[in-house]
Amino acid sequence: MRIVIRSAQPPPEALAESCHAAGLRVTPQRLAVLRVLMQSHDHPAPEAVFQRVRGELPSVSLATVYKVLASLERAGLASRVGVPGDANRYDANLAPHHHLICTRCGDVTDHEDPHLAPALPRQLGGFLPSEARVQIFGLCARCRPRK
Amino acid sequence: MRIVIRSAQPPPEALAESCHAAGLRVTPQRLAVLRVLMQSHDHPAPEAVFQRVRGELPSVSLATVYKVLASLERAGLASRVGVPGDANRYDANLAPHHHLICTRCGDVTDHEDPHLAPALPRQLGGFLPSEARVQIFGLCARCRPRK
DNA sequence: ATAGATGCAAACTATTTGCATTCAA
DNA sequence: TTGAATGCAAATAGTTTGCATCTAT
Repeated sequence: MRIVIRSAQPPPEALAESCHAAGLRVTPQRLAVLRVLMQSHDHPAPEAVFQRVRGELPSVSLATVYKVLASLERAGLASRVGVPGDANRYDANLAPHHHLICTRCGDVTDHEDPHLAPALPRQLGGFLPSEARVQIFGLCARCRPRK
Repeated sequence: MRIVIRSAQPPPEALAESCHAAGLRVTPQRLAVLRVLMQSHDHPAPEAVFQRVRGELPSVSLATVYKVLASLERAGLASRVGVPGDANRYDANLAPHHHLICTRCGDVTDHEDPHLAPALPRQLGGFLPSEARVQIFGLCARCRPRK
């Protein structure tokens, strides 16, 4: 069992390079959103990303954050987590991983475990699988009954 | 590989019994929503449930559908599927199963495969797991490139 | 009889869109 | 220079809530 650790300070050139390679223009807003996403380990919703980006770029608008998140997702630089009953949350952890979802407080934590990843057949009935993600529901350390 | 087949016409008394056992009052609206859910294999969003229930109970309101869905979920008679970028969808398939999610049309299909279910350890770090669901992303039969 | 359920409208929250302006390439 | 990106405001979806009425128990 391993928890994914993301670098605390991704080098700015690397972020710019990622955008560039994906055919996206390198704008301060895009870089800021990407940086916030990579530094956040809590799968923030668009509103939370907005608040954090605001810290370093006070003029940014919420609409732009939405548009940037969509562009990053399209480019494969971020992914969306569908948490039942919650707003969309974003994730810049591109390594295949799973999610521990606390059913009490809604907290989502990354979890990387090669043994959990199910081996996908080339085809499932008529369905052409490309990726599998496991959602593990339960109680996080803070919410579980104390021993 | 097996696809879950739900009974086409669940006996009305069984539905009433389920509600009763869960401590929920047996109302026409609740029964209708439950019946629609059990007959639907496409994980309908609240709006879609509303449209279908309307067919047999023209006076229902959307708000009631929302409330009924919430009560069924609380009672464990239905579950929510978190599809990234989509509204909440509901599912009355209580057997442990996984979801095939088409990344093109958004279609969600149940998929039951004992081999996919990951064995959960009693504890994952500080996290107390209770259930795992696998989301398999890919292209459904209608959307995949024709051979 | 009475707490829980319903229906309506209004309130909220989340997300998208149109459009004029700005800016990276 | 020019199309992509931004910011604003307005529009649209999705969901929840308050409250009076109704109804299953």
